[in-house]
Amino acid sequence: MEKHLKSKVTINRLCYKGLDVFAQKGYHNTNLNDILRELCLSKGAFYHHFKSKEDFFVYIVQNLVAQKIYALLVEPLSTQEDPLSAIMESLDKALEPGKSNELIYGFMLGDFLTELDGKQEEVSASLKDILQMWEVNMIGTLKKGKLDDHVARHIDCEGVAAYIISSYLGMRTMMMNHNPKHAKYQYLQQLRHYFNSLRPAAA
Amino acid sequence: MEKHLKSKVTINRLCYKGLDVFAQKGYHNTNLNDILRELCLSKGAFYHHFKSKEDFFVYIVQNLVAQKIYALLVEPLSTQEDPLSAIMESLDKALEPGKSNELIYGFMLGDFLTELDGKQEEVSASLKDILQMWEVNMIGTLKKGKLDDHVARHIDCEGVAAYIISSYLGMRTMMMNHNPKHAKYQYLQQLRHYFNSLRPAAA
DNA sequence: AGTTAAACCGACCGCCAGGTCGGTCGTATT
DNA sequence: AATACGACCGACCTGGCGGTCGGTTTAACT
Repeated sequence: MEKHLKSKVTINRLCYKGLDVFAQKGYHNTNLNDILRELCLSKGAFYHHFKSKEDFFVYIVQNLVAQKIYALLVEPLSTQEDPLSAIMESLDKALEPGKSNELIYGFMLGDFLTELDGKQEEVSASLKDILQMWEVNMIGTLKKGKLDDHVARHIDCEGVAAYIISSYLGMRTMMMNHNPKHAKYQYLQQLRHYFNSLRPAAA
Repeated sequence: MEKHLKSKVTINRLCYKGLDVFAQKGYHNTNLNDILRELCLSKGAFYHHFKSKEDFFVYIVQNLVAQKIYALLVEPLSTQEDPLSAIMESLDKALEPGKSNELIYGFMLGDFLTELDGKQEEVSASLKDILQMWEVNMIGTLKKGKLDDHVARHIDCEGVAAYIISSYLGMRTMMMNHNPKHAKYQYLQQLRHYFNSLRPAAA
């Protein structure tokens, strides 16, 4: 195999496994040795590609997580006329319990923020960036929805976006205590109620 | 000072400081030495009262956190006729940014669940217990509200409770990125919209 | 074939934080 | 006064994990 290709393969293997383990065990509970053993790689291999554990984590967040969030939760916002439907649909898809990995991207955002706050500035900054990207886009979509009369004029788009994101982040935490499929159904159902209160009164 | 009294004082000092630091830095980022230095206590003092760091944390959760959650978020549920008003008021008070500590109890519940999942079974179990206590009580209150026509008949009380708690947990995470006072206002505002959609249609 | 530099190996280092333990001090009991 | 015991001290131990580094393999180029 070509060298630079092999390199990319190794980096990819490290990142996907890393994402998996980080999401399961949290940042501090994760140790590199476990990851490396599972991949049959050595310390040397790791430190050849990444300069530290923190660097590794940031790389994963800025690439895998950011991309996934964008693809699942940001980009779909502008595919429909009605922003509320678009949001609903994107959340529905994002919560699809298909591949185990996908379930994870929500967690990373919320839960690591506390674990990493204070120390590891750079790391939590990269997580906050993603959240903010999502939020800003959602606000924009909602504002546009106002103009098209899909959203009531009097509502506070910033507040709505923050609220939706909050409920999404918190919901993923709650899902650990309940049946995921049922929790998803419940969540979307309530979100639907909430959304109804944001629509313009039927003319 | 009497001996057993002095003992209690020391334990109390440890716990309150511990709660403070754990909430700020997370479980793994917190080291006992820092806590002990700030309190001018020794390793020996600590291990005389607690058998391990984990034991210490569980003790804090089961005492301080559980009590606070109960006093702030569970007990107030049954003080009013209308459950939705009661919930709203309890959340309002719980989010009061008065003492810095109070802001914290929300975090502990949600964010540590991920950090501690997998390992530290006992710890996360104690956190889950508290969440469940809250949830069960809220469901009960909502069901009672149905009978008194404060809540629409068709709504799913379990779903509503899970949704409210989710949004609360997620909201505390979001508060780290925004102005807390403003975030609180936004949050309660949106919750009010949501609650309106749960009330019986005006007869 | 010879050379170069990448990808990779794995033994080793050093720090740090949880936990131990023998000892001291102060208070209660006789 | 003597004894006992609980509260506390702090030097020390220890294991785990992030990180290092000299060496080895292997692909690419001449």
